[in-house]
Amino acid sequence: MKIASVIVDVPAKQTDKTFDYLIPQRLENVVVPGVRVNVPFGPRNIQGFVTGIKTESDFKKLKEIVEPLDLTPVLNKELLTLGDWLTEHTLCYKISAFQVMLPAALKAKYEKKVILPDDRKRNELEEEIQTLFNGATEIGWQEVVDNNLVALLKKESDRGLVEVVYQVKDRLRKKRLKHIKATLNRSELQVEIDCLTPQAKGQKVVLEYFLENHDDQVDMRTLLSATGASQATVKTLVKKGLLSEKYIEVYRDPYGEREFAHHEPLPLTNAQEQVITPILSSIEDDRHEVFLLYGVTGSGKTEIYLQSIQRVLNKGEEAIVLVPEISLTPQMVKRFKERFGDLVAVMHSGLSAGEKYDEWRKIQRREVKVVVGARSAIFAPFENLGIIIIDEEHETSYKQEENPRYHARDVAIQRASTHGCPVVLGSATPSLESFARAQKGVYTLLNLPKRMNEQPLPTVDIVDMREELREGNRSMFSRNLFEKLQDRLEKGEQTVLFLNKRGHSSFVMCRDCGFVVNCPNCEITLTYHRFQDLMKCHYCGHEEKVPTTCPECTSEHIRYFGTGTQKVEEELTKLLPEARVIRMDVDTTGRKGSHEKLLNAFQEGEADILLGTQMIAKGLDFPNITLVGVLSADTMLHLPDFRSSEKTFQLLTQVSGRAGRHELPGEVVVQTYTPEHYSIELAGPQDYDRFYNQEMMARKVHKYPPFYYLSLVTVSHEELMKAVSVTEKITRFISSRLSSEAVILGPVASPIPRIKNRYRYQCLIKYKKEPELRTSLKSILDHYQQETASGSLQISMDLNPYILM
DNA sequence: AGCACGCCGACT
DNA sequence: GTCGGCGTGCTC
Repeated sequence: MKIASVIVDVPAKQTDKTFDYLIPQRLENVVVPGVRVNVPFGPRNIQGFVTGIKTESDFKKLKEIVEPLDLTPVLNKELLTLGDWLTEHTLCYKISAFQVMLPAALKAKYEKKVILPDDRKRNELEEEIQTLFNGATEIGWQEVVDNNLVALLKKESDRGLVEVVYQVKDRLRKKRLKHIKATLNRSELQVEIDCLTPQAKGQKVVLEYFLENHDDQVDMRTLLSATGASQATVKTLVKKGLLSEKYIEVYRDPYGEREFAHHEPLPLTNAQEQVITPILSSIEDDRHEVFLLYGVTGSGKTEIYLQSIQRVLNKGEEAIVLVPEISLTPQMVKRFKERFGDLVAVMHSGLSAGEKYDEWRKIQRREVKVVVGARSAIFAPFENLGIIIIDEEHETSYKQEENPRYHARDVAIQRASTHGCPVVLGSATPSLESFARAQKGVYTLLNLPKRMNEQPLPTVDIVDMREELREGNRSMFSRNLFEKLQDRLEKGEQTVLFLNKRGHSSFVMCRDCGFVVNCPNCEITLTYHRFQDLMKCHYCGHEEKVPTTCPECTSEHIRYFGTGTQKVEEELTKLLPEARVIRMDVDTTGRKGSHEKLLNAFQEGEADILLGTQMIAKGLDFPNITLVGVLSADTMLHLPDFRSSEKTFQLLTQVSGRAGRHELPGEVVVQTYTPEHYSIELAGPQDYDRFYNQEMMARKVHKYPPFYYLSLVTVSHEELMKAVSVTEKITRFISSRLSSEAVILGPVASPIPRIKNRYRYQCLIKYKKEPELRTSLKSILDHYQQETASGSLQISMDLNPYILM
């Protein structure tokens, strides 16, 4: 008797263990570790993952597996083990770990229905229930609830007239296209064509098409567009038996309509040769090693990636390339597709659930060898990984900010060590953590200090905006920047203007008393949206109208303030009416593909100025950009986050890298109210080493990473007192279990003290070595299990948090 | 997470 | 005496 151990789809403490099920004889060869199954669980049926097969169980009354949901496992052995690792390292449930490794399309959808097991007994039903069914044999459970008939239905169910059933469904199906084929041979076809009545023109064209392309089967869409016939015409021919139709599984290919010219490897420079040699030897020896590829923008890191991957492919192995979501641009994808063609799968959030699922299936079916994708691509189900590359290693988007709170870099290193293959972390501004590890020799440091074309770095002017104000310039453009803007316009060169992300940009303030409108639920400043003339909360979506008078002092001088991209755009058109501006922010790039369209337009020279947020800081590589302006470098610097200096430095460096990448020299203007800050000062000459030393000193003094590890516990509750008292208890408990070396900060209100009407308190633990910490944190979760399950209390734990707000 | 079971207050 | 409130505990 075969028994399956199953992790069921119930994310809760009590169910975070395997449940045993009998495997029916007929399913013995299908139900293997890694397949999803439909199992009875209590009164309902739910999805589960088979994690192991055994022959005995401690449990007496085992139920049988209802049906498998896969014919081949969706998780291989390595990923099953990786799931355990994830659970352990992020304190998440097993089921969440498995689900995060798979495309969302594979997540189960549950349907609760009521059916009539015996249609003939329909008349015996109570009148109201009969009306509800209204002739149908099944109805959704929700309808019963909506009509307040649950109690009545229960009676009918006890009488055996109706039955409540639970269905487990995949969220999505494979896409299938109708394909048409001729059933007759050529001469027979010809006969049929001749027999057609003269008015059957459409049929004639279709048949002639098959006469020409006889052996092919063709999908409906192509056939219709090739012949100009209608669907009805084809259907008639199928009915006549002259054609046959069948469904063939196809991939939704987001890049399917594009042609990619093949590109050969480029010759490497000496510097590149030196850097790639140790990577290649690690590949050859199947040796796990982590490389930190530290190379300035434009130093040719991508070519290193491409040629390393080529070596991996030559060995018959596979590669994962992680790229931050925002730089996963078509340009980036193109470089990989041009080199490796159809062997590349692309995964990013712009794809629909179906497209993601299809890309994933290409990997699962061994049809591709390289995956280029954002964070979650790290779980690509390859079996012979030969290399993992993480580009822009310092990017915070590699950290998932919801459960399971994993960092793709950690997962990469974990996977690479089981596969015995190298990890390459690439960046022009490495995270302090990684650079420190390289300094210590944990990672191997590879250096590409020069730009490929020996282009000098752009000159950077740092403009003190306080000075501008003192001189009477109240505009958002300094005189320096404005002059340069005009100059570029005259020369027909392009400018990129960079503004920090929205939310910090535009808010409503009373000019008389300084009152700022906050969200009633979240206590953060409401963002003003000019387009709808509304104020919105960034966190909970709360909206309200702009007050006409100040609620504090009744002054009428209350209006929006600060600089959003829209406002900059307005001022630009006022000051430089002849300038053509493209604005890129969340509002203008919301729709799929609009991001690309705007960039293309800019590349084609359809605009002089590209104005945008974060998203334009990366990957832009257009020859005609000779000026980059950063409108306010401070916004990021003053965020309540110990990494804000690092982020500011990285951002400024990154943005400066956009200028003058080709023949024309570049200039950068950075506007700031704190020009003396080292992260701004050193970003100008792109002096990473000095920045690193300065910032390391600060981190050491304040006991932050990389000198200390962090863990963050956040408690939220609708009642302030409850949130505080629980956080206090937790803090006391943790400190009793820590060594004297550790530091615990808190309880304090979270930087955002209230979200969606819940008060948030937190404590932050700084430590060097606390082997017992994870166990302690787990026991806290256990202790509050009941209260968290009911939803009144929320406790989130982040081992190694990236956002401390 | 659901869902059943079970033990206390306000109704026919 | 019963309906129904939601606290408690189980699901292979």
